[in-house]
Amino acid sequence: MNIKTLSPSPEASTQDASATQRAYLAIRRMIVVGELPPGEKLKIDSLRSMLDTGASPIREALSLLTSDQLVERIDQRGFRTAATSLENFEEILALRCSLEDMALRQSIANASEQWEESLVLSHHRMVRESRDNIERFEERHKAFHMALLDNCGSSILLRFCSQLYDLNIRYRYLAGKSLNYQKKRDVSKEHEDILNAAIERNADLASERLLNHYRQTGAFLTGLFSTASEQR
Amino acid sequence: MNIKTLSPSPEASTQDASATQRAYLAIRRMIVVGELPPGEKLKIDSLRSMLDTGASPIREALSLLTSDQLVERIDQRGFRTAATSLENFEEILALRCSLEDMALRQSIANASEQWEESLVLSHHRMVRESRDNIERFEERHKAFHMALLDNCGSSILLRFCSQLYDLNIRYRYLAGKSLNYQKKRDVSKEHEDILNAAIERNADLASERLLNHYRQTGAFLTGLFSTASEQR
DNA sequence: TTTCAATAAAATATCGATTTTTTATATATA
DNA sequence: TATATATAAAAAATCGATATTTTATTGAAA
Repeated sequence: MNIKTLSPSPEASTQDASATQRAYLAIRRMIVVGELPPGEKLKIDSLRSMLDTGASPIREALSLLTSDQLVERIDQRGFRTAATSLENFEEILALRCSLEDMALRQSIANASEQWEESLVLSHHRMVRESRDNIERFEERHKAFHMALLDNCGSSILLRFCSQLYDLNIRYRYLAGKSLNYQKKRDVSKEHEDILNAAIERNADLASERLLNHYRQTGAFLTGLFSTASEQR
Repeated sequence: MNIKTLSPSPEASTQDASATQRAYLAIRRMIVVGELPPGEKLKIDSLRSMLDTGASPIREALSLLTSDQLVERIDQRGFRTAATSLENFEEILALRCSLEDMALRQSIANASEQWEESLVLSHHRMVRESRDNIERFEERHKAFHMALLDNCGSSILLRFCSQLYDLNIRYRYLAGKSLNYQKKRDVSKEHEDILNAAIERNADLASERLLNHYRQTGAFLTGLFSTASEQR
């Protein structure tokens, strides 16, 4: 089988795409990573000069981000990055668990050899990337998790899951350095276990492992978040 | 209790909103209602003159509609209305059933007197509107269905449900006149039964009735759609 | 004929300037 | 001192023109 057809390489972005597309990806990255903090006013002009482009691409990009729920738009009053809160985080986590459970089970129900192989491949790519470049790793990490769901047969559901993933990962970045904790937990092992359960087509086990994986990180972040809020 | 605080009146739109907002609502309406058929190229210039506004508001509106999945954007190649297909319809229906089931159960779990009252009110408004102006009725119809879910406590889930509702209703409009069938089925009765089960806080019954309500219309539309496709 | 390349037309995407709206500041009034 | 009102500054929203890209057309070569 041709690897190329199995899954497109993660590159191929930002090259000669439209200014709107570039702006979209750049701003999105900045929000997810936390370079643009939650609740921050997004001034067209600042972004315009920052990304060295016109107002139209910026505005279009922000409009797109609005539906990703990473940006809030107030008519006539501009844009700002979405606020964060403990409640919001918990809402995202809970919904994510429900939807990913659903998608994973459907994926496994539709399991095929090709899907299996794409899982192994995306897992491998994630493992190989590890450690040095965190953003790059997160990209592969997402790719692996999405690959688990990719076979569910509903592109809309996938889209929702992808959105929720990004909303969630934003909180991980916000927690930032504290995440050294992650090393105590053996996350790699958890990934392997999920992968194996999926390949064995054991939906209950795979789902259980996946949700535990999320909930553990979730509980930790929740703790962080509430202590952080109390400090103010 | 003050009615005003219970639920905002459905009006208050399109007045002195921004050109973008007006364009968004107008184009969205045209797509949902079918005035802009599925798969149709959306030329900026046509829309510009049609809505008597500049290119920027149009483009922003289309960007927003992209994430509603009512419009597809092909980078550098413009926008078109989302295509329709039997598979797409069934995907929407299935996902809608899953998510609304989830939301309705949570709504009922969180049931409160105020929620109960908002249900009764939105139901009443729908019943009063009936028959003459179809678009107006559909607005109320959506309001009622969303009111059922509104108490679920997750604004993101609500948003997803709302999106799916619009995607679905589009198919109802496409089916068009054939919907006289709806009169044979006693839809009003179905609505009442759902309302009553919700008010009695019987989650299983309410959910069962709600999903049946959707699936019956769904099965009918599926039939229509497949015969229509065969004719080509 | 079919295929290809060059050109012309159309449409998208982008820019820079202008208008409108909001927000901040200063001034007057109760 | 607090409240309201007028003014100035800043920012958002919009427009019209230009640049870029895609799509359609034409004519030549295989």
